[in-house]
Amino acid sequence: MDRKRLQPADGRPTVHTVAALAGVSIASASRVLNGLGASPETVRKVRAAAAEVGYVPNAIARSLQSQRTDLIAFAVEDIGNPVYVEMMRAIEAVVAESGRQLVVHATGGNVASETALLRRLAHRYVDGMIISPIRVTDAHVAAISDSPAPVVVIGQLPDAVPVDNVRTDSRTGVAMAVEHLAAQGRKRIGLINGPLDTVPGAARDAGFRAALAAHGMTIDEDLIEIGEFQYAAGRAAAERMLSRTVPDALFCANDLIAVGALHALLVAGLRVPQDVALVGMDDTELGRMSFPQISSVSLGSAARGGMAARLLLERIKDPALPARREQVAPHLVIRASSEVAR
Amino acid sequence: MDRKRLQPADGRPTVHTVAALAGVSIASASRVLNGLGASPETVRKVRAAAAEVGYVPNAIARSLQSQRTDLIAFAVEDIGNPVYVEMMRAIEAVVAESGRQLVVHATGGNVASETALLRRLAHRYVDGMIISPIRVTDAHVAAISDSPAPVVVIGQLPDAVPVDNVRTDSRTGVAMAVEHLAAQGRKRIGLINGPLDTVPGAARDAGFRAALAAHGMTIDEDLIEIGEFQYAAGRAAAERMLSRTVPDALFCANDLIAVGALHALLVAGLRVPQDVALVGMDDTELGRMSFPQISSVSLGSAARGGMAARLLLERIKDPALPARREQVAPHLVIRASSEVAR
DNA sequence: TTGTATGCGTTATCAG
DNA sequence: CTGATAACGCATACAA
Repeated sequence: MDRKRLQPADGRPTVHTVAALAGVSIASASRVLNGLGASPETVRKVRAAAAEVGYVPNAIARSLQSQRTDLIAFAVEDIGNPVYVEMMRAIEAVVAESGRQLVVHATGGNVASETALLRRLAHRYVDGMIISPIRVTDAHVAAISDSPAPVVVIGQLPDAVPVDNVRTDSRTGVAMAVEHLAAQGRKRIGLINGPLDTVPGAARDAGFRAALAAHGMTIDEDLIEIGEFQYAAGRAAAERMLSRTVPDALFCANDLIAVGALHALLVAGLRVPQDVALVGMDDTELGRMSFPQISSVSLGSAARGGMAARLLLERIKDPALPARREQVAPHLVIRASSEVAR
Repeated sequence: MDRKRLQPADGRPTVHTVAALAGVSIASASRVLNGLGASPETVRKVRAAAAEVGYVPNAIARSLQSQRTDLIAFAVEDIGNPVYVEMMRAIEAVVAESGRQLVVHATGGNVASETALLRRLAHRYVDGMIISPIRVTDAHVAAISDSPAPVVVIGQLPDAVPVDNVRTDSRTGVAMAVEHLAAQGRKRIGLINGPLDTVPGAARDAGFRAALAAHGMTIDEDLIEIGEFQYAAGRAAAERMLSRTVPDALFCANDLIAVGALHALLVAGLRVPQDVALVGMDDTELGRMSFPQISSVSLGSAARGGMAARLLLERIKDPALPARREQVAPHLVIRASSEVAR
């Protein structure tokens, strides 16, 4: 009569094992194990039995029953970009506080991988997901909208998409950088950007041109370079620009690019900031680890991460909530790379 | 008589929904959905029904049945350390190749968090875990040994512990760095290390002292500093050393420390490598992003990560395998920070 | 080929 | 307070 086997195939104890050993029903065993009411004697017996066999609850089975996993996912394309590390830390803090665990998925930035992840999300493996896509394709929007589990997007999203969303205003951020450089008397301000078909790339390009115009400067296409949002690409882009012309200031679309550009400038024998002032974006630890330390426009990555996590937890608690749209204001952090000491 | 409800509480379709709509049994539906044999007509009907209701299998339920999740975990203390990023990329490649997914857990480096994670592992949420603990306490060893799911450790582990393990020989690595610096004619070689109660910290300390002795140099405690394995700590440690004495070469226990030390050296007006040659450890992209680029002892992080992932997959396939112990040899990568151009 | 019935390990319901 | 039993959603042995 061992319809309920006491020892499963892999030999690990289950509630049945514990209940049998304690001489009670599985219901009683389960109650004790979950800290619900039971007579002192029952509690004692079950506790002892559980300890004896080293019982550990099976989270899969529990999840099947409770319809939740207490797992939150953060999907990020490039785990090597320190800006995501900062977001992750902020998210982790909020998630851990709620008694859940954070799992990080590296997508490598390709759309297929990201949509596969969203599908996985549909499989109910996590209770919700925070995603910060660099490109937003129709496939993304469709996958996110259709997702049966809550998704919060960090970054720009078409207004019509009814999804919780935390954004910043990078155009204003770019304007701050240009304003600062112009105030330092810089006249020939260059831009090293990421791909224009990405959301941040497009925003920075537009912001840069608008900011220059606002200061009565004309756009010199020789002072604009485009590459990837990476160190090596930033360095190569700066080298290309320097082979044509030398700016007196450089705004880079993120800190990785800025560090690459710094390298190119120093190799070229230029002094930073005396010859060329440099400003990056994202205000990551990478910029603080450079020499000279790099001025950078903070887009509040930690704040956005924490906010996204809170939005997600709220939505998990109440799925009926209307889609919310939060905004984090940028601010400029001035360091040695853009300000000549007097 | 809807004992098997066609529409679960949350409205998402299940096999029952699909089967009912297709007019077949749930067994047939399940078979078609899993690509097993069925008559063309059945296949057609089930496929159509599944598409119509947008059926997505519930991975939790599937896992409860199959006793596996196809998830692999990588536990790491400091996601901000680029050496772990490199490991992660290598692990991810192998894991994805096997059709599984990688999840990353940030432990913050504290023992409680790591053992909690191992407990979670016991809960069967992932099929296996790769962990690279910086400190190895008895609690770790116990938790790892007791783990019912496969664990592979990247890093040193007591020989007696029967756990798959990928290690490197950092003592030899340190010796390579010292050898290189000595060959450059450096006489006063300093060490900036991490905590001595960590596995890597202890190994580097021992290796450094042995290497110096091997070159007939005496140990000058003024030339040894200890901090955390972090940028800020490395910078502070270097400043402390410089306030006492100036070495003509500096070996740093990892690249984060090395970059911090570089900062301190440059601020002090010292030239690298002319005045002070600098060598780091781990050979991360951080060292390549510095100016000058930092020479570094590679401990084969990518190789170790990939190897660990393969070991884990093999063990999942065959749990009866004896514990294996793989070794990756270190090698020195010389860059501008330690070699004066002629 | 197809359907019925059972189990995966847990929690929850509902009598007793 | 306790125990039998039904879900949770899926896969599969076995019978038809």
